[in-house]
Amino acid sequence: MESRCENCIVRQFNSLRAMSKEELKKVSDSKTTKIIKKGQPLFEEGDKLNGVYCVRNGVSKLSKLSANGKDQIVKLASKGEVMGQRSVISEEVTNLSAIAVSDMEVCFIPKDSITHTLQSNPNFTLEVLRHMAHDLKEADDVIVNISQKTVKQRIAEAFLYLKNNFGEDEDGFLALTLSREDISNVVGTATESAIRIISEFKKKGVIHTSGKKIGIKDERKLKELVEGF
Amino acid sequence: MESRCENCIVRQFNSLRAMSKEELKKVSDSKTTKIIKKGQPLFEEGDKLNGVYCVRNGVSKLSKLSANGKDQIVKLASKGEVMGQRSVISEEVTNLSAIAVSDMEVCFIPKDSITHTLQSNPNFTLEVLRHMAHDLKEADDVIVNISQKTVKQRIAEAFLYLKNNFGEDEDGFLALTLSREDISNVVGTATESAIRIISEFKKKGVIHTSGKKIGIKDERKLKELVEGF
DNA sequence: CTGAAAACATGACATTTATCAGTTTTTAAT
DNA sequence: ATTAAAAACTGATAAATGTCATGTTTTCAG
Repeated sequence: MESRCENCIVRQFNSLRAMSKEELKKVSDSKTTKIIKKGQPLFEEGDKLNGVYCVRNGVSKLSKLSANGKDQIVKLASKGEVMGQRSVISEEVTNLSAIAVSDMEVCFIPKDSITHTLQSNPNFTLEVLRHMAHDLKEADDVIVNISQKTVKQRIAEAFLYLKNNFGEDEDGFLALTLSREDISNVVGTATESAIRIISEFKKKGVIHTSGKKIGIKDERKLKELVEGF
Repeated sequence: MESRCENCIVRQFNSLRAMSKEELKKVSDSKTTKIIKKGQPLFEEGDKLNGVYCVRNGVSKLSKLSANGKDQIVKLASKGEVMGQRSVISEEVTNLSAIAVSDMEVCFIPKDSITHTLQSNPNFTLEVLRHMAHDLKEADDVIVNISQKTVKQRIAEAFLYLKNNFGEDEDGFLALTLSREDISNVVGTATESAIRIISEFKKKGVIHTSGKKIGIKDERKLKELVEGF
């Protein structure tokens, strides 16, 4: 198993690429690799994080519990993404839970290896800043979508998002399979409503399903649905 | 009129406090002060920003236009807050419009004075990063609120937010007066729905109004309304 | 393989929210 | 002060979404 950050491809995708050789060596020496089974938590809302998690494989949902007991999924993090940075940077407990939605392999990087570099290597800090700026922009988009689009539009959009970001398997199903409940938590609706709309899409022939797997049959139509037709 | 950043109180509240004397001097020499009348834009979605705006006085709404022609207000920026940083950091056009909701006095700081410091002073970069981490956390909260709370709850919450962040005038009205349309764009609902709920609150005696001004009469009740009673 | 639990699905109905079509009030310019 | 335009407001109605109840299918441990 690949075990040095210096050689890890994942690093290409995240802020760690802005670290110097020596800084990276220190990170690599202090990191630990963990296997997380589907359904298991990496951390939970309110936890004090002593480091960040770098995803090597698999996907995690980042969610926040609302007052009425429903989870809202705020982001799906996959290969190359770093989780928990916000908590480490602001030195607060985390406001999100991270739960694996597929089997995962992640590296845990203790916060000391990070904070020192944050204070001394402006390139690294700037790189982290750029990532966070991107996340913030996406969060703004989510706010607009949730408040201005119908559930039907948001579900159609979610399917396109899943295809674009996680691809399809050999049989034409979305490679990342989410439960109906997770789907409803992504778009911010009741599970029954999500199921109903999925059935409707199936009847219309824009998607096909097999168990909980979903495949896109008519992408053009799906795009129209996002626009509200 | 106070015109040196070095002496500007506003700086206390934002990332500029992490700049060195010399860096700040450069910023101060290159900045320009602008007066923006209520209703006027500072910048619009899609603009390429050549700098950031530091708010000395007044309030601006940061909003994004949705496909169906409605604005969604994502944030209200007031004294001490810096607008446009995300666009400057990621070197993209801005995804938000900034329009004054009260008369404003802002300083425009050309991007060159900022980017150099971002690349060389990690304390400054880290400070900006901390602010952005905070904004991102707030954005997550907004997502959860919009998707899980009713319009009534969100409007009650908005009033409490306005009181806590902008205070009240001598007559007990919220110091920041927003139009009904702006209120509806903050909570993400139709203007008529917002008006209806405001009338309902008035009938119940939790608020009182005078023209477009709104005053909180029963804060405890309002807090209950946020919780869904 | 089997049975219990979890997830999925659907119908009936209630509730929330948006939309449309107007009226009244406020604002601001002359 | 007058008046046109903008904003606030209200009612009626339609559409979207949530909730509850219940049946069916899938999953998975033993």
